[in-house]
Amino acid sequence: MLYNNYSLLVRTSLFKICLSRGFCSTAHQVFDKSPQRHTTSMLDKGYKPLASFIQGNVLGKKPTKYQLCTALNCCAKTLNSQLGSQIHAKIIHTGFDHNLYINSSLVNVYAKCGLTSEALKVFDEMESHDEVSWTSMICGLSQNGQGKEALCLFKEMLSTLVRPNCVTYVSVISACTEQESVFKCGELLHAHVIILGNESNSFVVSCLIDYYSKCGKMDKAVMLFGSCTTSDDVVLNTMISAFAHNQQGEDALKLFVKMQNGNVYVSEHTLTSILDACGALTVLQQGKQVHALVTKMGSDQNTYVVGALINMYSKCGNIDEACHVFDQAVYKNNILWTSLITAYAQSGRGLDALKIFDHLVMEKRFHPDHVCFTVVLTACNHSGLLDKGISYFKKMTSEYDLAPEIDQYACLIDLYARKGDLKSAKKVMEEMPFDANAVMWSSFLSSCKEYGNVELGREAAYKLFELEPHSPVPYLILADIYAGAGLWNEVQNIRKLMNENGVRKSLAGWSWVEGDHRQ
DNA sequence: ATAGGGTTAG
Repeated sequence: MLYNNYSLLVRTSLFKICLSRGFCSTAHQVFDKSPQRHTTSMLDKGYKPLASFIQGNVLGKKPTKYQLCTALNCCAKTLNSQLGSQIHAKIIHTGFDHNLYINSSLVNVYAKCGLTSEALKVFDEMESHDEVSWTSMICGLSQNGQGKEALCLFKEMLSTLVRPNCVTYVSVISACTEQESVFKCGELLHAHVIILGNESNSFVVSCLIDYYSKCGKMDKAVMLFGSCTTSDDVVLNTMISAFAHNQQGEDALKLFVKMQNGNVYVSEHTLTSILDACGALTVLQQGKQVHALVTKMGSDQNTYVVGALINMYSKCGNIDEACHVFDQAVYKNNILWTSLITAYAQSGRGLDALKIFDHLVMEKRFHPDHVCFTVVLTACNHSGLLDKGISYFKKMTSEYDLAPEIDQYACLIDLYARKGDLKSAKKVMEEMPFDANAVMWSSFLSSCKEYGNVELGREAAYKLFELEPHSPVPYLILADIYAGAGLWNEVQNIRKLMNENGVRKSLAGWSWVEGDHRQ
């Protein structure tokens, strides 16, 4: 551990010296080759002076194209879009705006800062594209939640003479991972990757494992992991995280032990995922051991790790220890406050969770974000505070200027439906800017059954017949609803309809479960 | 002499 501290010190000093002497590019290399937990510290210490260095030396004088490129790269890393556009102006002024390297970097800066329309403007105005500039743009769209657009651009790229490479595939597969509407494209891309012989690239492997695990195809994720021989730490972390999030906590722990014995670098990503697994399994003893490792590695101020610790303790029923970990954290940001609120909500103390939220908001100590609202709305739902939940949802737009995302809409639909206001629930599903998915319709259908609403129940069931053609569940629930209303003829019809559509009533094998597409 | 894109964590 001493070595790590020493190394951090050396790296940071080297980094600072490079900056103060103006060796921008060398500083950059030191930064790039350091482990991530070191770079956080470097960013604090080094990149602020770097911004002024750029302002003084790149913007003021006549910079070379290499300097401009490095400077842009720094802007991308520090998410400094303001400096980025100043450099952009300088690029036009110095006539370097036809340079392929510089334009790719510029696309990257805007995309990293979330300004995809600016990035697209630069991209469209370029005279020619190579695989790097295509990939920068595709990746930018993917990282800004525009998976569909990323896929479209990828298709456009395929129609040119420029061929995608590993990096392109990593970007476009990531795009499929985060948007339900393009889930199905992932497997096709996997086939492309195999044909091109890129299946052993560790970046490609980790993002494919991530993809399969997130769309519910764990068997494929495990198969892919089994067939690769690498001991790359990111690949292992991805697999551990996949196990932890798919009710296979034991497999996650086993892999973690193997990882330690195999001398693979244990990072803060590893700690976070393994703590998730401990929480899911409610194994407090193992969780405490990992906590000891966190302390030993000096990771007890990493936001993600601290959040995972709070989560682990609260899932293991130890809310006091969860609070203690929270109190020990020096920087209390959104993620940590959200973790604490989740901890209370998970421990069946929904009202306390809301109290913390209200208190924080009143003191203006934090600005709640989307994830936080999901937690608050879920807490309301679980504690039966349905009206309160609805009012929190409305506050999202009226007081915090946050446009609700699909997760928060799902909560709102649930709140209305569980209250028995089925009409409002349906109205939200129709009017929200997302397509209602099978999970939403299923929970709506359950509420229809609970409140004996034949008409809306029928509508929801027929929607689900389309969305999940192999599942018998909506048929059975609709039959229940009809039976409850004494409509015995309709119950008979459902039986016929199931036969006609080839849906089997047997639940054996659970082959209809969403995400598992064995037929 | 010097430049550009990628994976895992709430």
